[in-house]
Amino acid sequence: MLRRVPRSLLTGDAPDVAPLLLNKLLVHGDCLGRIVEVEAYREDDPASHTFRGETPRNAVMFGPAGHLYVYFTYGMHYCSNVVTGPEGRGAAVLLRAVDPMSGVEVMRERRHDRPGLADGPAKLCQAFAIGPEHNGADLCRGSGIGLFDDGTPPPDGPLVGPRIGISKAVDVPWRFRVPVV
DNA sequence: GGAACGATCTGC
DNA sequence: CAGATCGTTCCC
Repeated sequence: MLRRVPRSLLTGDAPDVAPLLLNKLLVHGDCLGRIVEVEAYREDDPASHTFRGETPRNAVMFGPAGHLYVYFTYGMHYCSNVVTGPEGRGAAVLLRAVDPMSGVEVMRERRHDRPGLADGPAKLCQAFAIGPEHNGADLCRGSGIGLFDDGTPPPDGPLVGPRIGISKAVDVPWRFRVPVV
């Protein structure tokens, strides 16, 4: 039984919301997977795209919670975030890794049989076919991309550590991961 | 107008 | 461990 993740779960502070997204399900078409690693980014956070204020690129992060913020980086990759917090705040949770559950065959094709289907922020976008056309998509409503709950609670003791691939606020421990069983 | 720099991934 | 590759942002 799948229930949609309610927007109310996402309106809190990004570092608080991030661990709650662990074990939730990301669904796009026939592709479904469990979120196992995330990172929180906040407006007052030097590592966040919103640190220097609102721009056309990061506008979605300042919008209402529960929408998808998709950005392009390194000239070739897309990464996706769940917008959190009250409207106007500029915060989000980066989806870093997903455990594929359905649609594995399509994901393999989209990944061109390379190792690691969705164990990286850009890899999961490729596997789930998430692109710029999904920037701003509502994850709590509609028939496109969505966040769902299958009753599996977030882990009691998530792994917590510093975020990866950033050059500012390197020591802030806002990366959360589902412990390996 | 120009330059620097990525919330990454891959292949060597 | 360095290269790929280009949009965004910032500085002159």
